[in-house]
Amino acid sequence: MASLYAELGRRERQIMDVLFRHGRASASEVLKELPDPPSYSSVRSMLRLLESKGHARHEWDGPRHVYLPTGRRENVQRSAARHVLRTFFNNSMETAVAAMLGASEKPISSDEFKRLARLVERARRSGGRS
Amino acid sequence: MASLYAELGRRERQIMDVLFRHGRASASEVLKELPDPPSYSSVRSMLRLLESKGHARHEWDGPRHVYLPTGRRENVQRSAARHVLRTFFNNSMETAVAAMLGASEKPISSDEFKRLARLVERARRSGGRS
DNA sequence: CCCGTGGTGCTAGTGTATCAGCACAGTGCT
DNA sequence: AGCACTGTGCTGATACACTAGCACCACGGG
Repeated sequence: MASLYAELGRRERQIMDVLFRHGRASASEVLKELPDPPSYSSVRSMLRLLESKGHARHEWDGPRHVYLPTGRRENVQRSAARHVLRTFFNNSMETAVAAMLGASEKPISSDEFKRLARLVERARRSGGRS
Repeated sequence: MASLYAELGRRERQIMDVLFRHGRASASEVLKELPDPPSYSSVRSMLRLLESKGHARHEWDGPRHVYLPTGRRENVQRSAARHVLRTFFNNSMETAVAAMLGASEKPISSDEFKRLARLVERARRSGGRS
């Protein structure tokens, strides 16, 4: 459960990424977003494999399957954050946030900044816990 | 060059993670940190493979090899941040930071908080760029 | 009705990431 | 010198991630 990702292969991980981004996605939707795209059939196989491993589940959307990640979103986010923080930023929130500021695709709205500042402030007061 | 990680296999990625965490590491150091550890020999093979693919390079530390990631640290950090932000946090800095606050291993020092707040403030003033 | 489209389950093949063995080199110690 | 230890370079085997094909089903339109 720890890292979730450590045990996945290349394609498996790419697919899980798409699932997380979308929340829920059908096989063809997943295919559209895959780099170096394989065959439609392969994608379905992978999805079924991921399901059998317990990383995804599927529901019915009308006539077709839509797949969803199994992990609770909040847990996955925390686990991902922790991993990145440890691996690339030496557990330094500061450098991590700096990198994110530089990596964000769109300029950040002033509204977002406000909430961000408030968030940090609130965390500071409560002594290091969110 | 984009994601760097998308094209790596499971073990390859695990090893690269260790390299990034440590900055530089010998084969045996890498081995120590691998989950479900393989043989020493395998690790060396993987390292050489990664080198041939251009993801790592090696130097001599006295009698032995030490491996280093090739990518410029700053670029890798940004790329990782961007990926996580997109995949798990829907490009929302706010939720990302919140998750990091909750995921940090040690409580954050008040000093760190100060620098964090200042960082955000500075970014806000300069209009969304670090 | 009959066909084209787009879905599913299953099964088998393939490539390559992953693994481990073997032979040799350098160093330190007794 | 001879041995133990810890490295390296290479090479072959294996497992499993990954791929693709086939057969069937449901639907809608001409």
